[in-house]
Amino acid sequence: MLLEERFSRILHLLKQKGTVSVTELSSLLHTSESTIRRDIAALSRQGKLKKVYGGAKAVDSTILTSEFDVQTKSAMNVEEKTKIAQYAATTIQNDDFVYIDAGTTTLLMLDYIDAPNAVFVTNGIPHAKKLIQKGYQAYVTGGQIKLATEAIVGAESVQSIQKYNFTKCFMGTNGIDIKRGFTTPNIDEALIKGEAVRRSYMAYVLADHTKFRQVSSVTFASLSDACIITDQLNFKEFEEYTVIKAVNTDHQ
Amino acid sequence: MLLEERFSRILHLLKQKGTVSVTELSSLLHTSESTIRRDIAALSRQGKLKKVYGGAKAVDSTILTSEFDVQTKSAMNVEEKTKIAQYAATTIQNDDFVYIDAGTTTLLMLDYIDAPNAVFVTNGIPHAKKLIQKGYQAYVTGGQIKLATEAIVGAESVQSIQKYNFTKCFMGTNGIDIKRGFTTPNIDEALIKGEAVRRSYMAYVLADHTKFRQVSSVTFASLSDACIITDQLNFKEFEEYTVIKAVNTDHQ
DNA sequence: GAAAGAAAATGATTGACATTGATTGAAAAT
DNA sequence: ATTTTCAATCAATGTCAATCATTTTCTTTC
Repeated sequence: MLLEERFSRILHLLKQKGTVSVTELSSLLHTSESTIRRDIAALSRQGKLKKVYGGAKAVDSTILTSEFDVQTKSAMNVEEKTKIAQYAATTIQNDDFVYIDAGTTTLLMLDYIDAPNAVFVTNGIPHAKKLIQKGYQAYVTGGQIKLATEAIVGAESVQSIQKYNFTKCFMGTNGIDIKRGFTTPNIDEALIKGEAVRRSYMAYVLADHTKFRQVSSVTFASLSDACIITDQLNFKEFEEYTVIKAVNTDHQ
Repeated sequence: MLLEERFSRILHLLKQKGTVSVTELSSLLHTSESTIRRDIAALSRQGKLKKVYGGAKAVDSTILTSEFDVQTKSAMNVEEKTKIAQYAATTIQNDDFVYIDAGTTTLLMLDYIDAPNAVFVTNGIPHAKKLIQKGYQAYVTGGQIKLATEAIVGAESVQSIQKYNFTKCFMGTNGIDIKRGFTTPNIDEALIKGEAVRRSYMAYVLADHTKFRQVSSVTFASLSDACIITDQLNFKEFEEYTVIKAVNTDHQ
């Protein structure tokens, strides 16, 4: 059997079962354990699988599905998110210089933007692609790519937006809490989110109603730093601290 | 049997089985192994299949198309490009700080890099993703995304690498000419390529033999600025101007 | 149209190189 | 402490590109 054929069969088996042992592969592919070990080592070097004691483990490959692999997560509350995104998009005007945060909610709003001369900066790869595709002038920040979300984060990216002064920025968040403000689970993401908010004349946070009274690990801005665009506001106490636009209830 | 008939039967078999060995083809098509080898070599040069040890593998067109639109262009000279990429990868050592230019040739070389502690900066989105996935520390430059190639270009990107001092950089090129140096069709690409070469202690240009004596619109470096890694050197006069490594001919 | 010559394709051979499976002592898991 | 797994090594086998002689195909010339 050809080396390449073994490779693809090993990878195929991994995709099915998640993990597979050297012994198993050896008998399944009718070849010696030595060879299987060598194959696993080679595939591991190529990053196609993860070598573990006794066999191999599948590596979650996000290479191919470059644009929409976050769909599963974003499938929830589609309607609400869409309404939020639509409203947020209308706030962008022709002379705006806008920062768009990475994430699924902000990705949605790009479809509804109509401001041909607006200029965009974003740390989301899919966001930049989409904007360019729609004919907008769009820039990505420099820095490290986070594979799962295709966001660019880290000190490098923070630095790369420090020369800008945005008229508006649109951020996602994982939690909104009166005392802890806007929070996100990752410290690198928090850093760039925070910097973007500080460098914007107006900051908008897009969040569906499930995000209220939630706290995640790292705060990137306090409530008073940004307006919130949400679908419905169940907790009136938040209104004391910042401007909140609830797209489902107000006017229409 | 006609040459063209063998070609199509080989490709047909590949489509069915994914991989096929020289021995198998030899008995199936009633012809010598020598001929089969020659056929496979020819088809591989055309990019219709991938040559592997012991036989041939079908080209996985789905992977290529999703990763870059330049399929047609990149399909040619696959073998040569791979050899160039392989050699280039071996020059990267563990303590290197490397700039990787966007483009298909440089994307190829990432598969063969083995230097766990090397750090990478690139203006190619697929490049950054691949490097991260392989566990390397990798950064993307900031700036404007070019949709077709998923490269980041423009003044912004030039500025974002100006703080770095690379030990090595690996560049693609569209033309190599003694008087005009290394050239590329796009001025934005030329700007960042040029800056990367200037900021590197060693610069390597990866180019198959078809690039020699070609001139494109914008020069990004002169011949003496970079070593050339190529498959075969047909024009000896270039050797007067820079160091050239031809991976096919030299002491194999 | 036939003969002669040139060019291309083929098959066999060869030494160099790559892959394989078995073996071994070291390392890791239990 | 025992068993399993591992990487390194080695001999045997399989595969490779290069070369050459032979055959086939295409041109040229008469």
